This record gives sequence, structure tokens and C-alpha cells, in this order.
Amino acid sequence: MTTVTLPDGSNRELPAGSTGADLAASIGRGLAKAAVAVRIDGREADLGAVLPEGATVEVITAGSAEGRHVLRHSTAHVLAQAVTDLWPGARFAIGPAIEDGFYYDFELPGGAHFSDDDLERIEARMREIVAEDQPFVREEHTVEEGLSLFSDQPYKLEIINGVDRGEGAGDSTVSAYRNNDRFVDLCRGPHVPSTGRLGHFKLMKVAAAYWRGDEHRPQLQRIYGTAWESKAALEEHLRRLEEAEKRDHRRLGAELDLFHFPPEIGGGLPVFHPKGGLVRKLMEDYSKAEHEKAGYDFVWTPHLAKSTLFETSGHLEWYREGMYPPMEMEGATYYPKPMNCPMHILVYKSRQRSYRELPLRLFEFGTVYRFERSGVLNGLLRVRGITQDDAHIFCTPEQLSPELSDLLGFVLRILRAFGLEDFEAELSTRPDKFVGEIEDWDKATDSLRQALDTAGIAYAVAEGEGAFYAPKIDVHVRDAIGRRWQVSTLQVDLQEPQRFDMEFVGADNGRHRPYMIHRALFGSVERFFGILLEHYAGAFPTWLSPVQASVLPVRSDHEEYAARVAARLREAGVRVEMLAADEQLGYRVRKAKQEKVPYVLVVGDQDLHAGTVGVNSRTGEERGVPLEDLLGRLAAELRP
RNA sequence: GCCCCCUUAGCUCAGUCGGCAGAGCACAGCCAUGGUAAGGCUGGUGUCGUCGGUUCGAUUCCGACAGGGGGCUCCA
Repeated sequence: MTTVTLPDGSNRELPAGSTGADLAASIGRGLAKAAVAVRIDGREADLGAVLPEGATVEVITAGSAEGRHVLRHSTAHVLAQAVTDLWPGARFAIGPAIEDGFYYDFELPGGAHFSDDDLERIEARMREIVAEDQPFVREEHTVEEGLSLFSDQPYKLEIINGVDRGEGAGDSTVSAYRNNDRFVDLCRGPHVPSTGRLGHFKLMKVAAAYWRGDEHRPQLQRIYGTAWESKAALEEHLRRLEEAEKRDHRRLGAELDLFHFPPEIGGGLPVFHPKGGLVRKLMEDYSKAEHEKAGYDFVWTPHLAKSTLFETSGHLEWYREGMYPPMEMEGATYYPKPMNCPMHILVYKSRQRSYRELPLRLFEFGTVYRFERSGVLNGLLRVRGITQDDAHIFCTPEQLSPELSDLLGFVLRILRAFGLEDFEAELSTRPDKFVGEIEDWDKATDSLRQALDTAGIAYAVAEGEGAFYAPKIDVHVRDAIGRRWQVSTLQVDLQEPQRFDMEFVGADNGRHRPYMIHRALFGSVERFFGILLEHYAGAFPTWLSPVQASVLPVRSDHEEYAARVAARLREAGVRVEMLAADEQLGYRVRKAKQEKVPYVLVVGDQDLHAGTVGVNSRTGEERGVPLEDLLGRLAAELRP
């Protein structure tokens, strides 16, 4: 007999030589059906693995996160098999499970490329493999055997050689999974018992990807797919993708007449139309008012500067490929600014500073220009002319920690005002290559950590992921459909104060180096605009809506009353428009609703005499609402 | 920058197995005055992304380029 411990702490006795599948079956039929793998003493293994005496064993089911991972990875193997069937001699690299699916990287004979039509052929072949219900048979090989088995697969050889060098935690063997005489793939596992367990998948797209993510190494053909434990889960996923497409800010930008990207201007350079411009102004006005209350000073700096400034700042040394090319003028070389910080530092340095005026908080909506590679542009989310809501805070060493805590609280408060509530932060610490002193890094990192603890939001620590000049906090938000976006960033710059030889006079009458905090709250106004547009699916909250109320007279002879209602709302500070009765009422309601106007107000005979309006809002429809009641409701929604 | 896909009316798209193109919405005019998501009739609209090649003839086939989308890489 073999005795194993289940996750709930109970023991179970099984005949000697029992496998994970036997265990699942002994617990229940449902579990046996849903099982795809097991975890034995914390290590994932195949369902067919023999259970050792005394082990702790957990059955992994298809619908769990780990189970989906196994399904997806197994589906990736089926993909590789289908590709090698259709393109004999194809080389394959890696095929991991990823969020929502999997991919596999290939190199086709003769450098051929996959087309979209190929995806259909491959998917058809995959379905045949699933129908054949081929077993996934695990094989253990020595490194030498592995090298010989995969002698025609250079990418696999590189992986095996990596294992040999100790990257595989000292293993001197490699494992492979064989489906039939023709197909065997190097893999750590685990896999589902057989291909018949798969089937709820779809190949999504083909893309190029560099081997090991290195653009100097060969470019491979990557196929992406999605895979789920049931038809319903797959369909739900595809439905979510459709939903995301409906929310696409580029589509909404056109439908709601907010902005566009004229090809005449160039990629990544949007123009905002009147309604988009108004939303943007409302965002900026609110932001400015809050910054003013929080003790910021407003500065303005130009878009160009001489090369010497960016030599001093180090941007030309470190960031040249991200900058627009230089312009020669009267013997000097000018660059469009890629960042605002050097200019703000010059404001600081315009005279001698005393500790008494610190912290000095300089704020600007500063438009910077970055030469983003054409392939990375992505609507408003990635542009080449970026308006940062940028501030630089200069403070004494003693002020650093309290300032950062206040700052993070301020950032979160403003984000909440825009309807974003679900935050996750990331604290990035000192990388291997860095500038400055370790004590400064430690102090800055501790202060950032303390700010996160004070704010009480969830955060992860990304060890060594900081910029070479600064540890930082990145704030991510989740939008209405659960997607994660990086917005705000707070960085403690450990380089620029040095490079610009910044100083202040302390209480001791000595000269000291200030600390410098960079921070952007929206990140970029354009990007934040795009995120908000997708978050709200175009239906901005009332205070941000370009048109807050539409007044619709039922017939022409109600137009005079409608105009009085509109005037009354306008006096109360509501952005209101009237849709005259030259079309049917239903048509005009539809039009206003499609424009996402939060309050559609219908006035007719009843209202004329009673001084009321019909209110069709996002929460429902009401008839005969007294105008004064409506004004009261609206007043509460005109501010964030 | 690299790979795949796309580009036909203001928008969404159909179409021509090579013979100068179409539907809905939008727009304009007229009629309809209608209590909550498309009333009716009439009408105009296109260098079929650009340039080149093949052809008697190219929007259609081929190539290059441009713009857009999805990825990769990058994001001091």
C-alpha cells in the first residue's frame, strides 16, 4: 500500500504503484474527469506519475489556473506536431503557456513564413491529432542522448546545453514527451495524458519573434493560440475580446468625434477635435486645480533646447535613439526635448535656493517628443508627441520620505476622482548597473516602500528592475473589464542633481544636494485619455462628458419651453444642447444615446404646464420630473 | 526596425474568375409634428491608398512605396 496526504491534511491509502489518475478516481468520478495533472510534494507531474509513499499530493483540475496552464502547454505541443507534419524539417524553439493561451516559435524550411491561411490548415491538422487521442509519453534521457535525439533541432540543443550548464538545477537528465514515432518534443512537463483531452482552442494570429527575445538573433515565426477547459470558457474568452474591440479607443474616438491621426501630420501625432479637446481641457483643469491646492508651482518651458543641455543631463548619452534628430541653427544644434526634467532643473538653478523654500514642486503639462519605432505606435496609448503631467519635486533629505508618502496619497486620490479604483503598484529596486551611492539608493527605496505601506495598496517588488538612475514606484490600474494599465510613476532621481550640480543652502549655512523626485500622474495626457475612454466605453461620467444634457422637444410647438429648460440648465453650469423637432423623437433619443449624452431630457405637453421634464439617464427613464429636482441631481454630478 | 494582415463613398463593408463599381448609415432637399434607441420619398457623392510593371484594356494580376492593425524588439 501507498499512503499519501491530500491538501486538506487527510491521508489516503492506495495500492502500491498507484498513479495520480488512480488517486483522482478514488476521490470521485468528477475529479477523475477534470484532472489534468498532479502536484507531488509541490512539484507538478503527469497524471500518470507513480505516487511515492508519504507524499503530499494535490490533483490539478482543468479549470484551475495551473490546469489551464497544463492544457495550454499541451495544446502548444499539438501545434508543433501539426506544423512539423505540414512542414517537414521545420525547427521549433519554445512553446509556453501564456495568459489566456499559448504560443510556439518556429523556423520553417527555406525561411518560409506563415500566412493567415496557413493557420486554418494547421488548426485542421491539430483537430485531427486531437481526434487521434495520442498519448503524451514521458521519456527521460541523459544529456548526451538528448543532444543526439534533437540533433536536427538547433534551438532544442541550445536549451539542452543550457540545462547541462546548470540552469536546470543540477539535473543531468532531460525529459521529452513523445506523441508518436514522428513527433517528440523536449519538455519538462507535465502534460495531459493524451491529446484527446484537448480541443477547446483556436489559433489567433501569426507574428515574428526573435529567438530568446534578442533582436540580433534569428527571427522566428510565432503562432499564438488560445485554449480553455470547455467550449463555454473558450466562447466567453472570445466574447471578451469582442467587448474589448468595441471599447477600442480608436473606434470610439472616431464614433464620438474626439480625435484622429491625420496621415498628413505623421504617425503617433493626434489632433483633438472640439469634443475631445473639451474632455482633455476638463482633465487638465481639474488636475491643475488640485495641483495648485497641493502646493505645486506652475512653470512653462520650451520644446527645443541646445544639445549641450542634453549632454549635461545625459540624455544624448543614454537616450539618443529615443530622441528626434537634431536641427542646426546659427552654429548651434537643437533637439526637441524628450523629457522635461532638465528644463525644470534650470528653473531650480535660476538662483540660489534655501532649505526654507523646499520642497519646491514644479509642475507643467509639458509636451515632449520621442521617436518611438513605427511598430510600437498604438493609438493614443503610444504616441510620439507626449504631453506629460510632469512634476519635479526638489527636497531636503529629511523631507524625502514624508514627501513621497504625501505624493502617493495625492496620486491615488486624483486617480480615484477619475473613477479608477483598483490599484496595484510595483516597486522597482536597484539594478546591477546603476549610478550613485548605495546609501542613497537604500534611503530612496526605503522611502518609496514606506509610501506604499502608508497608502495601503497592494504592491509587488521588482528586484533590480529600477532604471539605472532611479528606484521607482509604478502605479497600475485595472479598468472596467479587468485590463491592467500602467499609469503613474514616481522616481527618485539619483543622477541629475549630481550632473547639474544642484544645491541648496541648509540651516547650517552649508551647501547641500537636494533630492529630486520625478513624477507623472496621468503618465501622459494622451494615454490617460485613451485609457479613460476604454474604461468608460465612451460613456464618460457627467463631469467629463462633452455634452451633459440634450433637450428634446416632442413637437415643434414645445421648442420654446425646451429652449427655456436649456437656458435654465446652462445657467446652472450644465453643458446642454437642444435637438429640435425636425426628426421623430425616437430618432433623436437614439442619436443622443449613441453620443453617450448622460441626460436625455424630453419635454412635451405634460411638462409645458407642470414645469417638468422627462429624464432618460443611464440609470433609467422617468416622466414628469420637476425641473428643480433635476437641477439638484445634476449639481452633484458636475464635479468629480 | 522586423514578421503577418488590411487599404473600394465621410463611416462600415460588398463586388468585379481583367472590360472605367454597389449597399446600409451619414449628408442635402421635400413631406411627415411624432412622449423615449433608426418615419417616408428624392438626390449628390468615388482618380477603387500612391507610383511602376504585365496587358488591347488594371480597381482586379505582379512589384515597390505610403498609411493603418496585430505581434516581436524597445520603453535612459
